[in-house]
Amino acid sequence: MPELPEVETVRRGLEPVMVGARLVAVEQRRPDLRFPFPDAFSERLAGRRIVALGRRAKYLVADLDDANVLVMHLGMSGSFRVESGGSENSPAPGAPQKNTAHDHVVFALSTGARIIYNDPRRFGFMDLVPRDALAAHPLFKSLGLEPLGNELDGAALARLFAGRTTSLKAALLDQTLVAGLGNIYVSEALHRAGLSPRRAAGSLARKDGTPTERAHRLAKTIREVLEEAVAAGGSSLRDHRQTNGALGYFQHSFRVYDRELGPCPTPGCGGIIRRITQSGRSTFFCAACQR
DNA sequence: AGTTGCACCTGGCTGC
DNA sequence: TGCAGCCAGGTGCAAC
Repeated sequence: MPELPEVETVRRGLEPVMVGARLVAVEQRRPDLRFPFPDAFSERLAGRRIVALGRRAKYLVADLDDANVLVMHLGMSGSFRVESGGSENSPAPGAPQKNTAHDHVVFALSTGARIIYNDPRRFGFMDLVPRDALAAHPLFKSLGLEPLGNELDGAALARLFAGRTTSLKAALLDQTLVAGLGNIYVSEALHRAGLSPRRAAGSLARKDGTPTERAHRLAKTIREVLEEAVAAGGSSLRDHRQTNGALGYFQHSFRVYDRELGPCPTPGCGGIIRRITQSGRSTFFCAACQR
């Protein structure tokens, strides 16, 4: 399900529920997701207060009051839902009926709320690490630029992509370069920038490593599409929802993703959206206006 | 070192 | 209705 905008939407949904609350009990219903849970996972969490809930790339990072952090990744199909313990126990309009078949972790909070992690495909995972060891964590140490941070601009893209023969599509999916884009938003950002997903990533840098006009354009559209998607509450395809059950609505703003054979939305273009496969994943683009 | 393809897992949809 | 085949928002890892 989740690329950066969906993870950020989840973070914003969980933050007011989790931060300041204490974990009364954590029920871990299976030994592993994509990876085994850390030893004594539930026991180490029980009694801890959640001090902050942050995000790095597609990871959620919950700061605990014992100087550890709970790291959570949603994989392809992970989601959280909140069951309020308060008197007004009403889910958002349109909230889905509960599918509890793949509820793997249940966090019971001191406020009475429960947060349930559901993940049919189990590509997600959780880990518990000392906060000061997070940057050196195997899954964090090689993460690339945070695309909504200040570091991402044309110069940074050119520096990262210089000399690379791989496609722009593959380079943008590489989390060690820019961390947070996934299959949807790469297609969307490239279309907005008018760049072919098949173009060599290295072509965004001049010989001396300085950024081309295209590099500046791409940096701008990456930021734009992610910001717009976050503002829309992410995209709801298949089962992804916000933590209160509400649907995100950015999928209605997709210009190319999942729009094979549809008209190119670029004014005056007249092209047709095509679907191709790159590194085993679908890419959607318009060959007429994306060069 | 950079690049590519496979593997992990379940469920939903399509077409026979 | 049943079932095989394909596809899905991610990413670690082996192999070239």
